[in-house]
Amino acid sequence: MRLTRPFYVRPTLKLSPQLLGKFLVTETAHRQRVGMIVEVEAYVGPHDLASHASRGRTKRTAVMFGPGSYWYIYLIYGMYYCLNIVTEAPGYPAAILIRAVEPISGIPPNQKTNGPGKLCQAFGVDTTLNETPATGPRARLWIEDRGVVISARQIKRAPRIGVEYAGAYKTKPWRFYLKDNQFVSKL
DNA sequence: CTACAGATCTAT
DNA sequence: TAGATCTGTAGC
Repeated sequence: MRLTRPFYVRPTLKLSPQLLGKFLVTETAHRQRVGMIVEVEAYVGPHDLASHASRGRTKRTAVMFGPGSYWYIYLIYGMYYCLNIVTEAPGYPAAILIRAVEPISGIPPNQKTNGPGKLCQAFGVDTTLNETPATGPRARLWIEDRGVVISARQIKRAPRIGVEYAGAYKTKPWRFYLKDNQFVSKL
């Protein structure tokens, strides 16, 4: 079943590990693409120096200040997209970056999904989906619970990737991934 | 208006 | 370890 809005309107660090083992799904006229989420990173609150929202509310970050269950998608380094699901209640900026999925169906065998830029390529994600809802019948990209149970000892925590500039926040263990999963972006 | 850094990835 | 490539944001 598709995750609904109440799932996303909750504390981000509690929600993040619960995304592991859930399924990212997109549907176009041609096909449905499915991948199991195996790695995420949390970007939490107005003081997190690694988060775009720490520079305040701008046109770009406005969606992070809104209610959970919307997509935040941006172009990075001129070439790659990053896919985030917004979390928490309105007024508190937070989102979870989906860093890697395990291919399940509809993804060409040569398409890698072990990294935020690569999984967006594999799912055809770009900024046309930015600020669109991840819930409801109109969603073109959403997350499903398919009954996979992840135990606490299968989940590993580590500092986030590529946020060396974030001062005290660079070492926060806000990256969550499945232990020993070969599709995690870095081990 | 201009400058520049960046939640990446690939090849060297 | 550097280069590709472009947009949001800040600074003047």
